Amino acid sequence: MLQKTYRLKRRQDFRRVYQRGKSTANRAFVLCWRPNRNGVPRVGFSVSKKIGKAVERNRVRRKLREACRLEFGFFAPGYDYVLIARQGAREADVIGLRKKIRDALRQLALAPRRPAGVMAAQPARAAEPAGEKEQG
RNA sequence: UUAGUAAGCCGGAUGAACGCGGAGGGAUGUCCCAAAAGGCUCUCUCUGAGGAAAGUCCGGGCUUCGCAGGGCAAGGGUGCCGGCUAACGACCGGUGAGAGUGAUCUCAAGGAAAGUGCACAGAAAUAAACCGCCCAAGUACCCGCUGGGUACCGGCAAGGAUGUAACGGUGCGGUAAGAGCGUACCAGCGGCAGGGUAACCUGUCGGCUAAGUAAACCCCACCCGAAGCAAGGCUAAAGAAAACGUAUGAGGCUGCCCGUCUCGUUUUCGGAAACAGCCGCAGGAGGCAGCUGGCGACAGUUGUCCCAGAUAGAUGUUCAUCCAAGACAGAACCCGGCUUAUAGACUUGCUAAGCUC
RNA sequence: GGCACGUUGGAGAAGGGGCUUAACUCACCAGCCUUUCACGCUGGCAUUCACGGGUUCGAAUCCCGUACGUGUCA
Repeated sequence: MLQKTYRLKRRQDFRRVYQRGKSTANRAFVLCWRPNRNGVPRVGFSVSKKIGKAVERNRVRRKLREACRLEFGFFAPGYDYVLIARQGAREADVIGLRKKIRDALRQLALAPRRPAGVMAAQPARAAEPAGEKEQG
């Protein structure tokens, strides 16, 4: 379900997330996040030339996107996310990436400085059908 | 059979589920006051990376520089001959040189008698005497006087030493000593004859000589305007004031001359903007198959096919089966080459050695 | 995606066929000087010029290829 509506595209949007957003990191990627005004989650991917040549970068980006597609129910609406790939993403498989994305999103949800309005959005997302599929 | 060599060809396969880009169609869906168009959503069908898509090393199409002009100069490139091609530095066929037993492979392979440069060493680097060899001829002197010796004037370029390179090499003759001085072979140069479109090859005669380096400058022949799809075009938008210069001026066309075109430059204020959409953009020097011509590169012709077109940039995930267990690697305007990376699989021709008939 | 350029001790750099044993500055190390530190002086820094071929008598330098890096263009 990762259609163009839910993708982050403009350079300006990326910069806003980098400069004013919060972040968490693991071996495979850095996840940045910041509220937006659209009311839907949007995700962008950044895979630099440090990761490898064109074929390797494409593979990493596809794995990240596939993992996000399958875990899309965990992304809070009204937020922009940027996933920056790191060296560890080359060896990671999609199952591992899904787990890491879930962990990272959970960590962001428990961040102490989160505004109260976003806490309210969290249970509403759990009712989404995609989220239930993950339970099974 | 083993080893090798050359050319060509393939680059995991099949099925299922969930997803993504593009094209076309559909919907009683939705955005909009309504309709159309368009967007979004759902759905159906078709389709979706490479032999190198890579490096950007050459060539061309295309676009802009107003049109794309002339001469001279500079700069860059190519360099045996003949073809092929839209073009090329690619490719094909030959010549020469080199490597290999051979099939075969490699070569930027024009000109060094147009001129310049070439460290160190060495006597000397288009130039001749340092060491050395010789006293046959000439002059003078001496002696034991048909002769011998010494000196001078000379002769020589064989040997030594240096060097990448020393004025053809080796053998024999010849000579006072020597020398292409003569001769045999080899190498080089020139003439003539024959063959070949040509590079060149073969034969013969001649006199006997002329280092190497041009991926050093250079000379000769031929070629080249520059930039690049982030080219460029369209859609929307706003200019105003002041100062300077006013045609013997400024700017554009790489330099100069001719030719030709345009009218400017700076500052301040303000607007717009660093954000968009569409076209360019995929039917092409196209692919495949057959036939004809050619040794071949290739050309002609007939039939047939339409085969990615994104713009934060589409091929992934899960499962099953098979085998040799999957290498290098991802289109971004498009073609022709070259170069580099590459697990392996297959086909055909040829060569060498061994064995069998 | 295109275009232009670079690579020389630890760092910055000169040298563009032979005179170079590859200059110079800084850093670092050792010694001298000083009661000590700094300054100064002397010597060193195990490199062969990113890598692989070629041209040449001779290559860091010229030519070809490869690798890595930098700048720039809407």
